[in-house]
Amino acid sequence: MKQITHRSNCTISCTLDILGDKWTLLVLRDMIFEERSSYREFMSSEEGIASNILADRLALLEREGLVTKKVSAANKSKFIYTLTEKAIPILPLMAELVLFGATYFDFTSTRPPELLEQLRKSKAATLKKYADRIRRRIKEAE
Amino acid sequence: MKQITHRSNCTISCTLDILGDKWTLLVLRDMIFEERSSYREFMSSEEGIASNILADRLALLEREGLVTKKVSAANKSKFIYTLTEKAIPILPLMAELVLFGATYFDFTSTRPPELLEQLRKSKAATLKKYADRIRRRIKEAE
DNA sequence: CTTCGCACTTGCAAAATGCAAGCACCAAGA
DNA sequence: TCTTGGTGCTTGCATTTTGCAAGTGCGAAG
Repeated sequence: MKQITHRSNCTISCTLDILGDKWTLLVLRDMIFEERSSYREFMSSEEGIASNILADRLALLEREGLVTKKVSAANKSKFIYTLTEKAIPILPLMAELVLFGATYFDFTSTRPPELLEQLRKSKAATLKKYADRIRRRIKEAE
Repeated sequence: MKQITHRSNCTISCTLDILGDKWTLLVLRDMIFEERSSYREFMSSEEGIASNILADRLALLEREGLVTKKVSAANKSKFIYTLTEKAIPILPLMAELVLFGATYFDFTSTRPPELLEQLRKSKAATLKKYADRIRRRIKEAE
């Protein structure tokens, strides 16, 4: 896995040192909005991430403490990736990615489809809903 | 300049196709929070962007309509890069990058130093302040 | 008419990404 | 027990992107 080097002590720069690439936030998107949790599920996203890149990014997210990896109770050859409490502050950032993209581009869509409308109607309520869902999954995984 | 290909029609994915790298948002940061406007000024940021990468990213931002490039009135061998109205929706995203980084990392700092405190006190007022500043500069550049 | 500042461009090395194939492990069925 | 299939990767190699240092062109200043 690539070693993270912080180019400066600027808050924005440090954040980009972790999240500033084309794939990491897409994996987090799938975990947050689609409750995906396995390697296979991440691989199946339509953007088509390469398997070695996915392995690299999952390891990075785990090392950063944003995600935990556990053997599935039902199938010992399967791993379950779960978001951590530390990942919850990513939600407002993710929301702004959606809102920016929706104003900047035509013909894009969100998943779930109602996400954009919900964010525009009440950002706080929408963020709370997804935060609650993450916390519920953390408890279920324990 | 690299050609942008949209990997899917997902709003988040499309946004990352433009902004998802380690340098583009740093250039925008310098324009937004430090009112930098020239190649030299962008080069002088402490993260140390390579000159060819900077040229590439400025061309991309210009092509995307987020930035305009004009010859300086005072010096014909100098160019002035100015944010456009289209770039203003990036402000909330930039704010969340700051807020995430500030909770995630210790020992980071913002420029201006009071930015974090202002965002925490009143996000809306802070965003308005910077939006107004961008609009003022657009008018000045005309 | 020369030197300087400014905005790049170029050539080449290094690193990251993309792609296809292969591997190790567990589970389930014959 | 042997095989087949699901799952989560790893590996090797080609391509693309990035990083670095040096060079270029052009208007301004002396």
